[in-house]
Amino acid sequence: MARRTERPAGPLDPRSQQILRAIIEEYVVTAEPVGSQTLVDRYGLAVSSATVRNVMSELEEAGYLSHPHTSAGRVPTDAGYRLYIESIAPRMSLAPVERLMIRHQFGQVEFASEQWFRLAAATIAGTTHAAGLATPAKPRSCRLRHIDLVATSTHTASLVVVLAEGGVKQELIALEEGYDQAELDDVARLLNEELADKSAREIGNRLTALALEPDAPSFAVRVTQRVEKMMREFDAATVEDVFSDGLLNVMSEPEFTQSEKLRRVFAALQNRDYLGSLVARLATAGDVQVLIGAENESAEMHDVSLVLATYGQPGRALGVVGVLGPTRMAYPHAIGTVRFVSGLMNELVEQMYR
Amino acid sequence: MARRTERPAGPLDPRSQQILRAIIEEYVVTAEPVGSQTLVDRYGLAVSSATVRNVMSELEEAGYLSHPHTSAGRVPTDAGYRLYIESIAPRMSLAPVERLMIRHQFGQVEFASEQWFRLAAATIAGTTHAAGLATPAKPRSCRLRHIDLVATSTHTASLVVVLAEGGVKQELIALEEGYDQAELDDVARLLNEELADKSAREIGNRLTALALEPDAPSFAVRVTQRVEKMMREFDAATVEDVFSDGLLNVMSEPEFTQSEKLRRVFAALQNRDYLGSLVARLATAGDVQVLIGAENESAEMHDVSLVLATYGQPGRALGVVGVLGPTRMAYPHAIGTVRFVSGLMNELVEQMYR
DNA sequence: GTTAGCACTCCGGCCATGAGAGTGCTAACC
DNA sequence: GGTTAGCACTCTCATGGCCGGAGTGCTAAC
Repeated sequence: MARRTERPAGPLDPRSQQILRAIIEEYVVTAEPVGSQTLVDRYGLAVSSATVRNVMSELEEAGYLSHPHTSAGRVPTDAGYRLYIESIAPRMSLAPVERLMIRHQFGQVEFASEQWFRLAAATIAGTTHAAGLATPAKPRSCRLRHIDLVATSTHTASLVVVLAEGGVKQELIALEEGYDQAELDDVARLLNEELADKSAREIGNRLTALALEPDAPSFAVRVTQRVEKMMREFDAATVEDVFSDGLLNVMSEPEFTQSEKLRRVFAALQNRDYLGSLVARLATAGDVQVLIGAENESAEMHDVSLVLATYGQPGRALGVVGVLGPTRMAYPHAIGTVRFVSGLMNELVEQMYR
Repeated sequence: MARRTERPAGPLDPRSQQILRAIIEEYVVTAEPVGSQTLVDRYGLAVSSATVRNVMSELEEAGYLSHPHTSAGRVPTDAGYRLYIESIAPRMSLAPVERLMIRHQFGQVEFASEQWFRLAAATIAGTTHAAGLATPAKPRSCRLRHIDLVATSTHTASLVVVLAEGGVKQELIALEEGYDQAELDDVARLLNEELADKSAREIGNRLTALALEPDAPSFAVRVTQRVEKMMREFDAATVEDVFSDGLLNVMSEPEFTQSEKLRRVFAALQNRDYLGSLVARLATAGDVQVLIGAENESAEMHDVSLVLATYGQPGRALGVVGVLGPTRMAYPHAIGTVRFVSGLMNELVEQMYR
């Protein structure tokens, strides 16, 4: 994804790259503007601080660095991070110890789908010290396998919808006429025969057909409507649920210790549609995607970065795992982690849908 | 629940009560220590500031107020809030407008159980400007209604467990020997005949019996084990899930703008056991319960207060709704809100289980 | 018992100060 | 021409003194 940088700016010479890299890596650790002297001292550069200063001011000119104020050190811009990730950063794969630890954690957990996503989010949060995100792999469209109606009182029943893809949904439904469980069973049996293995659209068609038969039993029609609605909504959502962990890690980063900004970020995350639209965009991209600060479309996200990857197969079921952190983030490590975890999730999904 | 205050301290004379009340109500609004002059000015006391000072120092002596430093105003202690709630505060019932608004919101939402709890938490958060909590009403024990096995790949199936109480659980289960869907249907049918309407304990008994029959089909046994485990865990938990909303409201209170304390509070809330143990204790109490600061047993909660109420019937299904906020909280309003919402939830549960 | 008066205390804002960090420029150097 | 030493300049941040204000606690008078 070719992002626009401040200016076209031809490729950087190796020394400038080295310095930019050093600045970013220093800044990621200290969260303080980086000065020329520090750089020379700690990164074994073969030039003097004065030269570094010259290079820095070129880099600033080119839009990769900025200056909180005169006589402060340099800070990377979004464009600086972008360049770093794209052509300077070491291509990091996760350290074997970390791989092992993560695999181990995944081995511990029950073979139960929801837990995976909680775990994925928690693992990512733990290894990156930022927030971890994970969404379940959602099949692109669903078919009905089976419904069940369970009376919970004289006036309500629980409507359970089991999908052929293995998912399950539950809602309550009102009973006007005091159906008893036996009658509910009859209705369920009838509908299961009619609707099994049908898609939301097919059930919708059936409903329009039914509308022409005025003497169809009204309760069965109502149940069918509800089922159709539940399935339609399931199909429409690109993201079924968002698990997140370690939002507090981000909260305690120095740039966020007391800011309203983060509130908005949290609020945006609650909204499934936001991640949903991202998933849609990511679906086509192959590898890990990084969205830095203002590269994010929604304004709430301008102060944070996202490192995301999808897992699953585009045609079938698709989910996302990722990291949310300050723009000042250890990108190589985050990218390595996300790549590894998404690979792991891929394996799991493959097992599940093969 | 008779909480211990700093000292036995006989009942306060009306004037002292009036002053304590004024201090608390002023402090709740301003979050600043309250001085004697302010009190006289704003609360129309018929005495001079000097007299107020005398009373204040008595109240401090009695443990109801404290002093950040000499020459600062007074701040209520936990004991002060406790006394206020117990015998001074106006018995607040929610304003009709607010009742209406809340009822309206509940009217909007689909007849779907999970949404209720999200809504309850959100509503409480919205009206109190603190964090809202809600847990689903969990039946004390469950019986199996029905299981369903859906193949999702050649090696995995989704095991769906529908409970007679209307709930539903889903997990994945591994298939070693390449069962196909027809075979899964057979297993499900068999088990449904055997296990329908049984409790976790009864299924457990059946399992120990099965252990003596070495030639029972192993997959069916494995499914039974999983079902038993799922049901047992369901029974063991007092709280199934915790919905919370508006934690960020609390975060932006002046006493928490940048504190580690809140992180710990959040972490404690994630832990279902914590609220679970509270529910168990609350189950016996009738009305709204208030836990102020250090009255909370766990140390993380020493800086916040909880206003909680259960809903549902102790014998059947029980849930909690509540407010979490700073100890400096508008208790009467919070109590009114929680009382009203828990009443509302009671109605809903009654509809559901009558 | 209440109140006016007053000394005292402590906080918080304000300002000046100085150290420190870091830049940007210039002139010398290789 | 690129690199470097040197130096003036700028800006931040921590420090300390100062002062005003808020509020108390005490005493003496009402």
